Amino acid sequence: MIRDVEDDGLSIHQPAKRMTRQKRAIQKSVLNRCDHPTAQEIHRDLSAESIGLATVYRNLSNMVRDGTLSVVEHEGELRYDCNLKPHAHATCVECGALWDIPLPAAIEQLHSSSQLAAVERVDLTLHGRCEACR
Amino acid sequence: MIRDVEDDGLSIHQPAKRMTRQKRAIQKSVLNRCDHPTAQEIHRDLSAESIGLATVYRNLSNMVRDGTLSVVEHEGELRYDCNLKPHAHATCVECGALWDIPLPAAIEQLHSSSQLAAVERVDLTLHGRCEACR
DNA sequence: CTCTATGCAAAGTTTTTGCACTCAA
DNA sequence: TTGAGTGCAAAAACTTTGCATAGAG
Repeated sequence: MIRDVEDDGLSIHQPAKRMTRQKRAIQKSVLNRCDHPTAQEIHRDLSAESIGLATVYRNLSNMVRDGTLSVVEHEGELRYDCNLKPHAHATCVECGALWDIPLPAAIEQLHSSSQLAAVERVDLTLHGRCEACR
Repeated sequence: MIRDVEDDGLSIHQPAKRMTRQKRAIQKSVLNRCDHPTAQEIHRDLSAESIGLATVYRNLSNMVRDGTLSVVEHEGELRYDCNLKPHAHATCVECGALWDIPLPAAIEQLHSSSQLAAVERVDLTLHGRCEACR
């Protein structure tokens, strides 16, 4: 069955959404973490709930598609980030830690030299050694 | 057999390097392209030379380790880039094209708020739609 | 002649997908 | 009741690795 999305007037149609035990647990887990977990880490975190790994992957992908969650590509893995505001990342090359840092307005200057018609997203990661590892 | 690296006085030891037909072909191929090929694309490019895929992966990794080549992680793939100077990237979300753009000095401002003891590398990619795809 | 580099195939990782079944609405 | 969501296992996609052998120095 296809129906209108309830909270907008546009003619965008999509399948109705159902809330499940699994979806609730995954959302709660990922939205409560301030680190940048992978799908596998979320799955491990929920090991007591017996949820299939594919279900975790599917739900996280859906959240990204719906704009509820953002993703970062880091060392060949997809890491999820509940910070939806524009921001940059910093990572320690020694211990692998990854955290959010502010994204300066100076980035706007780049847009003109990018040869892109419009910039939709900025991915910025600083690599170095953190204080603890130095 | 272990010997000193010839052009430095430090006590860094490493295996002697040998030049091979395969290595020569791979280096020539990757250093002559201004796009950002994957290992598989380089391998395809050299299909006439009958070089094993693992050899291509190994040689490209070695070049990165030796500082002869740089890598970018893009959409879950490793893409090689013969531009060794600091620079940023722009990519089209429609056609997937990826190209180099200048990295402004303004990025330096970020270092202070990064919580890193020292910034070794900056990864910056702008995502948008290119002129051709708009 | 020695030992690095290669070829091939197998294995490893992360993520996606097909299909029958479950259960939310 | 019904089809969106799930579980499981297989597949896919990219990269690495083990081991016997070729060939550069």
